[in-house]
Amino acid sequence: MGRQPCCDKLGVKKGPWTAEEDRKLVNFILTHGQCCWRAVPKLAGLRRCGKSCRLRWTNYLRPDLKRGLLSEAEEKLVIDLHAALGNRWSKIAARLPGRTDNEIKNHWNTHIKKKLIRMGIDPVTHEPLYKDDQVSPQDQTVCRPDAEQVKLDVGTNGDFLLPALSCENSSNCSPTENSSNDGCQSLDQSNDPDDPLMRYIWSEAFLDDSAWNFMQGTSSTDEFSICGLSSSEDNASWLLSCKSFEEERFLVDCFVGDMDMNMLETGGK
DNA sequence: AACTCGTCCAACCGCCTCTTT
DNA sequence: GAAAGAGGCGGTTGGACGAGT
Repeated sequence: MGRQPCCDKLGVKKGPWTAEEDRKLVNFILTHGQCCWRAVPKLAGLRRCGKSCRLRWTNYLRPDLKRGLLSEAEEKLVIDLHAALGNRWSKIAARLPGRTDNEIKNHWNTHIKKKLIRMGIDPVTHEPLYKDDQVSPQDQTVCRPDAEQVKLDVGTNGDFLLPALSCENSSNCSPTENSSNDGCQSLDQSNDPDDPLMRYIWSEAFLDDSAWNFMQGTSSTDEFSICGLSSSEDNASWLLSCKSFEEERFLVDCFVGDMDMNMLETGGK
């Protein structure tokens, strides 16, 4: 059975995105905000499916994304959250600022899963694989997933409310401390300046004037367009106007910096 | 140098959920 | 309440790349 395709498949381009396509998408979203994804390809002049545009933006082009491997603190949080939530990657990603569900899912499948198996832990149930549970002391220091470690509160919308990963927590992870693991890089990896594509995409030459004004914070009208807000709204109201935790996190990352996300949960709504 | 194999991750597919009419 | 459509989600794939032989 299945649903109708989200777009006309005829003439729709697939495969890797080019720098030119990225430029069009970034310019469009920064100047018009995230509106109807179905309409984005047409309005932005892209021969792509709307879903493809959304995926490209959320997983790669968003300005608040971190790059590189997950830190040990992030990895531990992913394991704890997975023990509590299972394969609900978007819920897990919502608790890791700058990380996408796709990225976490990939990291789980390529790194964490194997690490847990090496530790003698079933990555699905988070129970010991073997009754004897022979785990080396070295491995035990990494993380012992335990669903009871994570206290769950249920929000008004039925979602779990879990503690957000704080910056201080993450900064405890130094390269030397993690030399025995799969690698732990500096946390401050947003839009890695060494990535030629990202450098190009976010360069002044790449973005058109209005988009660049947005990034420079000099535009009085465009700053809040990503959430469809007017610039006259004060900080409190634009936070409250956000439709989702994702939007809140995005705005905070962009404009506020290290604001404690827990405040948003307890006081924002 | 050439080939094979394994790993990584961006992107796609199809189903689910939510919203609108 | 039902139907339709759009966005969101999780599973999977396939190409790029590096390591090993």
